[in-house]
Amino acid sequence: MKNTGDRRRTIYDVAKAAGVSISTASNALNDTGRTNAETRERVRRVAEEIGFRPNALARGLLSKRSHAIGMLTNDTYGRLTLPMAAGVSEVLVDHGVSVFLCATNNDPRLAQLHLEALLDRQVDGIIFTATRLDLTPPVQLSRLPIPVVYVFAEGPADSVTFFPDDEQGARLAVDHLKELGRSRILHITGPRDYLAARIRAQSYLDACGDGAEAMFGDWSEEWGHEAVQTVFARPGAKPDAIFCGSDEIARGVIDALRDLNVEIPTDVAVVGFDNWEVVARQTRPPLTTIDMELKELGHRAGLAILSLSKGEPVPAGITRLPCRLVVRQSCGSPLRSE
Amino acid sequence: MKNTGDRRRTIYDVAKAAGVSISTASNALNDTGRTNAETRERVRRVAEEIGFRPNALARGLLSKRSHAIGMLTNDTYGRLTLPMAAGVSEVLVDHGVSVFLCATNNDPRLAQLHLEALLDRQVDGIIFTATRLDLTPPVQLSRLPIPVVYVFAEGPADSVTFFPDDEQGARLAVDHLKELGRSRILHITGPRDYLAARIRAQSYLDACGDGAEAMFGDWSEEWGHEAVQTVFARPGAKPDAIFCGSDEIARGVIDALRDLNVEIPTDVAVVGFDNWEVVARQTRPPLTTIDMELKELGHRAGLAILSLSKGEPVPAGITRLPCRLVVRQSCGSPLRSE
DNA sequence: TTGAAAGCGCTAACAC
DNA sequence: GTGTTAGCGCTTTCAA
Repeated sequence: MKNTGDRRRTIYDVAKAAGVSISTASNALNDTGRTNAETRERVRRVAEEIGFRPNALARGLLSKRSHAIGMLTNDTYGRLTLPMAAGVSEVLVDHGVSVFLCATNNDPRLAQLHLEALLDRQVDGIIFTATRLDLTPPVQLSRLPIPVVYVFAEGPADSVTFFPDDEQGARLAVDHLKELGRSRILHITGPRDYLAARIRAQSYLDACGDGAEAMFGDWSEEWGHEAVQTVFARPGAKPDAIFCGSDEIARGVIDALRDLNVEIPTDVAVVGFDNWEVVARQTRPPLTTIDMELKELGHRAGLAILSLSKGEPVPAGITRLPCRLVVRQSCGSPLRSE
Repeated sequence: MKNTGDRRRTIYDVAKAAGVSISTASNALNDTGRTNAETRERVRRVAEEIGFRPNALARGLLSKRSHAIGMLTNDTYGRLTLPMAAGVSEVLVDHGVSVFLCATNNDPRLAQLHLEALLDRQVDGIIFTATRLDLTPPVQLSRLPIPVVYVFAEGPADSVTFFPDDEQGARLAVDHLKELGRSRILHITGPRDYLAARIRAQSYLDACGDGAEAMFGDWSEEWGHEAVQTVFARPGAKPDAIFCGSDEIARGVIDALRDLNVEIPTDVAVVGFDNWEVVARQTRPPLTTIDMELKELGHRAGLAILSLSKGEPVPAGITRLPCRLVVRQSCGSPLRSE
């Protein structure tokens, strides 16, 4: 007879139905202590039959581990945080860990509220995510009784932090363009006060050397458009490739180039950054770009917080996960003559 | 002396420090029972001082209410679910309710896993969200011991369900175009097997009557582009307005019109659907479109699940929340002569 | 191998 | 008004 819905089954029900004590039932279900194989089977079968599910609250109260973690995010649900959150959740669900999602909207009061709620719920750890480096963290995370993992955000010096490897990602883009025979590569990117923008730009400058130029602006299509107009209006040699700091910028760049009757990729090759499919697949031609492997980032962060919460050691410091080049048609084929 | 980090403070610590019993402490902190105003103040001050925070697990175990809910989503973290989730979280955090985010990736095994985890955690309710009507629900949600609210998804007949009012939204778009003097309005939208697409199309057909034409395709920019090419290549009268089923489609439409040297909005006015800012603000001209008020949808769903979990009645059935017209420049001004 | 009993941190009767 | 006590559902000594 299944649970008829009147009340949740407890371990007491299991014990009674199996004709054992509750401690035996507990041992049988959890493979703890010494239990006769036969009784164990019987208890388990009964538990299954009556639809017993252990109460996670009671368990957590006793074990002081809730098997839940919190994700505190700054981001107004952008495309960065959420593929990542999916990665976190995906890797943790198989370990019986659930994820509280807390959007702070960059509001310190909200952040504090969420943080307290998480602590009250005895979460085993917190993953903090931001889209940009905020000079004043929204909330004091450093002296918490539980581990914290940072993603896309800088924690204290000795904390566990994950970032995409912006430097390697930018190099991937530049190298790809060079292999295709491009030599006058321009970089159009986002605001200078974004760490990611600065790192990518520096990597680009290091790779391209003399004559390289990085133009900082917004993370917008409009800025990409505007930058191209500026560059093509002024005298001097024109670039034969443009490496963009985001796919949105790349989209603006591509549109502006078309307006100028510059052919892509024949005259100018374009590379983006993000692999935001809804943009990158829809440009004409489709955009070659850099994927930050957000899901993998989420996996790693999830595993890290899991280990930390078990007291296992995790290497501190910033781990930068490699980006991946996604080749579409905006750079032309490596086999072209020029 | 603050909590020195060795151990979490319990109500027992508070009681001892305040020189009262734990029940008095509990009463003082929760404003239950009769408590002398002076003792109450003292207890509270002490609690504050030693950094006491009640253990939500213990509370939940006793009260059988965890003050947590689960959000089960089908969506691979699209732009629909997440602004909504932000709305849910935003409205619930002030009521002390936290949100578990569970992405099922449309995988029944994952959905089942998440559902069981939520039940084990004694969540007070579940919000189920999907981006499209799946004929076979990923998991049996109907006979749960806790309330379920559906958003963007159809539950059983008597369930509490929220949708944006697609019919009204479409009418808003068409009416706006008509007021601007447009008479040959075309509709380009997504796949016919999306309920939302069908409803919007029907609303459009009802409003436009004879000669109205709804073209079904994908939710993609490409389809918008292609549809426009088809329409402008064939003989007969051309539309003077296009109402698109999504902003992405609208973007493709706008690009195709520009390729054809059709002026927007002078020759053809364009309206989108979604108000997905990253698209709608970046089209040239910026897109007039329909906002589904996703955050408000989240608020309402959050409040509904809150009421239900308290046993308060909530009107069953489908509630459709009004959409909002967002006017940008793709339709021209109402004051134009023609 | 199994069971009785204590207790995780808290709230709610019910005495006092 | 305040304290004592039982108990939420579970795990875990420790005796039997």
